[in-house]
Amino acid sequence: MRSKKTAHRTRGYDARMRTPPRSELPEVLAFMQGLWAVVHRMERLSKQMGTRSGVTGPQRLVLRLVALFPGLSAGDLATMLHLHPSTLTGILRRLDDQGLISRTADPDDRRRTSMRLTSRGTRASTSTRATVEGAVAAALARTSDAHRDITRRFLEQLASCLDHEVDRFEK
Amino acid sequence: MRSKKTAHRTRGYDARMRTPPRSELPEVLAFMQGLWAVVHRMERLSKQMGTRSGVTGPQRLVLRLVALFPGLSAGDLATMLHLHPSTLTGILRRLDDQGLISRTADPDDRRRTSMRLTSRGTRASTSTRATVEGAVAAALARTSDAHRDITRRFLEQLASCLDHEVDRFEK
DNA sequence: CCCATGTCAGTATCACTGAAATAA
DNA sequence: CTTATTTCAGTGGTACTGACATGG
Repeated sequence: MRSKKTAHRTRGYDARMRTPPRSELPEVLAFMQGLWAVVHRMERLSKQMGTRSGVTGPQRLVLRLVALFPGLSAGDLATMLHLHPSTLTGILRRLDDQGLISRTADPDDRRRTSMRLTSRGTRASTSTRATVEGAVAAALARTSDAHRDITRRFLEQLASCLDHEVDRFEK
Repeated sequence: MRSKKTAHRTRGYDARMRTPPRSELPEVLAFMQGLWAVVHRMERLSKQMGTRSGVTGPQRLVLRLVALFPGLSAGDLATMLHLHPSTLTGILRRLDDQGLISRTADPDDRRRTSMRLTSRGTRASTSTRATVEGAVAAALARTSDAHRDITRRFLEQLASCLDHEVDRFEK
């Protein structure tokens, strides 16, 4: 019988029990594994935030943006976050259900919905307990400005390449 | 009436129509936006891969790993990908339904399920049309080795910070 | 009439919790 | 009996397509 260090029990399962054999992987695949590792952890933390405080990662990002730019419309948010408007509908509905935002029709253009934070929403957006933002801030704090800029440029480059790959086949 | 460059029509909607006001955002938030941009584009490309070829991003990553390490078990994959075993169950079932992998009980330990690619699975794992891997390779090709290493180290740092943030509240 | 905005219905994958079945 | 491996049932959020009501 092959031995394992830790068990999988429903409570107490820890996916980080073993180091993957990264050195044996091809260059690109090793990098992708690092990328997916970040993606999965962001989703995991987002889910945990949701069960703890009722606000997930994307939801909190919307709160932060509305806090910075009061009166933002659903379309503005969709543009900023590169999301389809119908995706925002669900996110905004969940925030509205919790009483964190108020949606009012824009008087200048009554098709638009203008978002504002309620007092509860303001509290939720300023709380930094167990947030993705907190983890990013911690990681940035341990990184030099030069390295941070290099990373940011690479992420932009990667986003652009992903866009290009999508475009090549979407027509 | 405020004018917009492009319309939102069901077909032809393009989320990239406007540049978000990144320069006005606080440092950490701007970085997060870049991070979520990558995450979201990976998911978008993954979904497009699914509708085009029937294989999503995570599914294809599993195929690639099984191609490199034949006979991997579900638990091995869960460990490598930092996923809960029950998450793998769904991914493996979809790959099995499509006839891309075969699952057989490990003779040494019949609790384990040993994964192997079928011939169709091999073809799917070597195809590079519109994949996340292709986009990552393209981005890496335009980056110096030094910058690539800096980015990789930052991603590791970030993954570690995300883990730490999760741990702080999971007990 | 045409276009823009936002929502709704329907669908799919992912990722978890908690429980169960099977095997070591 | 205890532990390990995997699957299953159920839940929820994200994100899409396509259609629609409403307003400019």
